Amino acid sequence: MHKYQNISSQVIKRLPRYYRFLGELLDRGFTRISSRELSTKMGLTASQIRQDLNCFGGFGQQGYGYAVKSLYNEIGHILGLDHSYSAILIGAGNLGKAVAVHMSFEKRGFKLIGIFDNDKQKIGTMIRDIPVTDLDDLELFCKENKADAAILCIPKEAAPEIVERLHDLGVRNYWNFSHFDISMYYDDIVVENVHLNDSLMILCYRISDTSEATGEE
Amino acid sequence: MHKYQNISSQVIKRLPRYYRFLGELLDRGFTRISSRELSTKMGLTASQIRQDLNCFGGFGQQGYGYAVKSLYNEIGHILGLDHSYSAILIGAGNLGKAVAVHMSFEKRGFKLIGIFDNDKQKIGTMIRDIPVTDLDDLELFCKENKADAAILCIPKEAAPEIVERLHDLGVRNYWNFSHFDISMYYDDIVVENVHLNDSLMILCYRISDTSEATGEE
DNA sequence: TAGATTGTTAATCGATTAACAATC
DNA sequence: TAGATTGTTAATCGATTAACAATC
Repeated sequence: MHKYQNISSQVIKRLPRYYRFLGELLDRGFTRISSRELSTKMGLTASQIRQDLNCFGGFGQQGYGYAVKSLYNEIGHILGLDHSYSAILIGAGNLGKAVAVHMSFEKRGFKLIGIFDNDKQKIGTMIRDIPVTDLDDLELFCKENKADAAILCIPKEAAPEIVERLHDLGVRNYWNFSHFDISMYYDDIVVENVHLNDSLMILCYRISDTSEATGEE
Repeated sequence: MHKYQNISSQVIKRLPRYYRFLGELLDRGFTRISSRELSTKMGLTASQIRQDLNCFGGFGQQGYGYAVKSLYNEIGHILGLDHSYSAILIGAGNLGKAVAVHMSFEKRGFKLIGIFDNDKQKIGTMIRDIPVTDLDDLELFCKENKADAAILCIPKEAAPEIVERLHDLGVRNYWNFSHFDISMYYDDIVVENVHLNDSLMILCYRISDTSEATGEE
């Protein structure tokens, strides 16, 4: 649908946050907002907001600012949330289950169509309204149902083999919760990583770094 | 303990990944590695690796490279993983439970000491070896047990009040899975966000952006 | 010693901020 | 029209890359 050229990944990472803030403004009944007001609410510069938005088009109006509702919709459209990419979840452990139950896939451009695990005990149980299927039947399933994306909630050790199978099946987009560095092995894929361990370690660093100020040297 | 000045957040974000790769090399029996070799393995430039490490000290040796084990330990130390910060989890829903069960807190500088929820059904149940406690008893608990950090797995709407209570109790460090922007309201705290919705939307953008190449304009 | 590779300074590149003319 | 605020160009700032002298 769209196709914006050379948008830096820093801009892209800010888009969901704009979307979130605008959604909140919308809920609170705002109809217009200037880049200046938004910048103070979000802790950014007005300049950055205008630069960011102008990567995708001129959504504002001089002397007025931005119409909250239409800007919200525009950003949703830029993000591609009006898609309905089919996604399969691999790994129905604690994390996989939480992701399946917790996320509103439909609001984010996805539809969860299958859940796989190799634990015989789990196979056949339901998560939301989706049965957990034997991982052995992955190929079978993917021949009947095209999977646009795979969500990987699997241990690092299991990842290489599973990703190879998925790649062979034509899956090119991954939401990766495992600590396997997929993108190092394939160059024709899109990967968005969620590295919880990394995130926790960064918190640890920041705590260690600030607690000094208040004490022991 | 440490206290490195003016380390850019981009460098900090790369540290856990260095740590991960070095750990893997260690497992595979490597004893030394040059910035050059590491750079090809990680998809970075050798220059960047050397620059990054030299923010914290000179861990290498000219003509030799880096000793894998000692560099691994150094980075662990820089990250502060040898700490044992006490953490409490707020919210024992799907996500909170998964985080509690899934993470190896001890390896990341933390120790989970309490889990709280306001759902009467959950109170008293055990997650790992920790009982779910009534959120009403948060103040009581925190007076007897110092909480260095809080993990927020709560709905956005519940967040403002809970964070206020935590802040009153002296909790200054947050691992935030909620979509409430804590850092906008307090300036004496450390927040590490995990925004799963944002991450999923970024994946959606990237898919939308690449799938054009292969089709519909 | 010769070869390799670091630590570090200098050059380049990209992203953020500032400024202002265009225009609603 | 006057005031406000955008879109966009120019200036600044910071991060990455290149280069090379120091040194193991």
